[in-house]
Amino acid sequence: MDTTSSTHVIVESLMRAIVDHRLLPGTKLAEQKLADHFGVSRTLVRQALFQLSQNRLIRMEPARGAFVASPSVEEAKQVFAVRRMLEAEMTRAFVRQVTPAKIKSLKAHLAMERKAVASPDVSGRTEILGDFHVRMAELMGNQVLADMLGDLISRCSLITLMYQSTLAAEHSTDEHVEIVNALAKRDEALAVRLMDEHLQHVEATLTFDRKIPSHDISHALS
Amino acid sequence: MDTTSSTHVIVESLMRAIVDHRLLPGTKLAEQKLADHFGVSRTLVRQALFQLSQNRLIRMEPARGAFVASPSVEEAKQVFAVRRMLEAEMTRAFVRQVTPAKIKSLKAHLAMERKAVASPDVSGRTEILGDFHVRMAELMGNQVLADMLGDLISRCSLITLMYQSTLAAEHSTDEHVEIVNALAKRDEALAVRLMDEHLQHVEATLTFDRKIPSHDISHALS
DNA sequence: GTCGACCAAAGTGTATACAGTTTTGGTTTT
DNA sequence: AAAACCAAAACTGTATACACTTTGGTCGAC
Repeated sequence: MDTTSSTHVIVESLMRAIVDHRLLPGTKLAEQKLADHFGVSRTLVRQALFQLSQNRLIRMEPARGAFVASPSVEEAKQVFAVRRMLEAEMTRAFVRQVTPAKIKSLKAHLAMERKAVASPDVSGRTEILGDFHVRMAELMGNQVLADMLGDLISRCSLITLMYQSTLAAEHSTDEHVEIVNALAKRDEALAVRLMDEHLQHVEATLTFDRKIPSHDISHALS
Repeated sequence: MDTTSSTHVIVESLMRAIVDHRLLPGTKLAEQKLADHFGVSRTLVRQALFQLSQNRLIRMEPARGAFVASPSVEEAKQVFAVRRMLEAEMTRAFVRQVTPAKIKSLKAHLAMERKAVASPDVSGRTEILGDFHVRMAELMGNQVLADMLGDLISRCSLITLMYQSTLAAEHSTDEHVEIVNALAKRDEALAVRLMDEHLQHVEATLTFDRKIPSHDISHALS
């Protein structure tokens, strides 16, 4: 991926703004305003919006424009169900091919998590916590799996930011620690169970009962 | 999804052409030629190509253009590994919530498969065989899962069409029948094992040793 | 005869123009 | 006062224009 391309810059910028909920679900993303903001033509903005719509971070309505997605409770549950399926088997497979180096790499990540959880940067924290799961996929050497989990997790981010009660991040890290311990002991059944419970806990912290106001584009992108 | 939009028509047309291997891996997809063929401007063609590149059916090289993807053996194995993970758990979950109506629906699909396998339409057959797995996901009421499997399977189609030895389709249907029987008996362990073996068989029929010529666009799109 | 420089043809990347649609705000009508 | 209507503004969808890059081939130097 060409990380210097203008389109990619716009995608990243909007994605961060959405996942950090500086742009709230339902906010309209008018092409010309974004074009002005980024100093490019509508062409590039349209490409970026198109890409984001395929990631389900925004939805596009014909002739009406693009809006930050508002995942339904139903969709949130489906996304978590898929994650549980995928990650249960991933954990199983991980135990079978675990090495000391991989455990070390995961423990390094846990150290980062501890730092992130201690800091006040909410969106950075959410990102790091999600990366734990992507890191596992990468350590298995399966980039397809890692990409797919990355997609699911970015959808989860939007969902958790819509619905998550603000506590519970420390809890996640604690559970990650337990999972890594089980992996290190090569206790397949335990690791799988812990992972499944972990994802159920994350899902359970969602409240599913708020409603959210819309927002101004220029201000949100600072 | 707006199935009447011009872009979507182009995406569908190219996707079929690629999955049916009328457009072979490596073929260059020049924007102006496609625009002329479909009678639209390059704008819409570019949108379609972008979308296909996100599905990994084509790859885009900066300033060089779009080419039909040539999935590597490595990538093929990763895609199948993810499918095995996802579908193992999906099968497990399916057994737990199976109903006579769902079994009936799957059996109806098997009837279609028998017809398709008997016919000489290779690409239609491949599509129907893949749909068996998507149908299972849909019957579980999880659209996210169904979409994700659909994506994986379209990538598999490209891979199998690159690498698959031509027999083995009847074998797939037979295995689908066995899987449905296990589901009907609610034999979780058996169903999961059969599904896993089935996917391993499909993967095993890939030969991984051919090379393939390129082709002319206009002719391939007939 | 081969290698490298140069030039034209083709192709991609981005901006702009224009047509058709939706939204908005005020005016009229009930 | 509320609802219906209509015109202007704003916006999206598509086509076109233009600059820059790659490609393929020719010509000249060695």
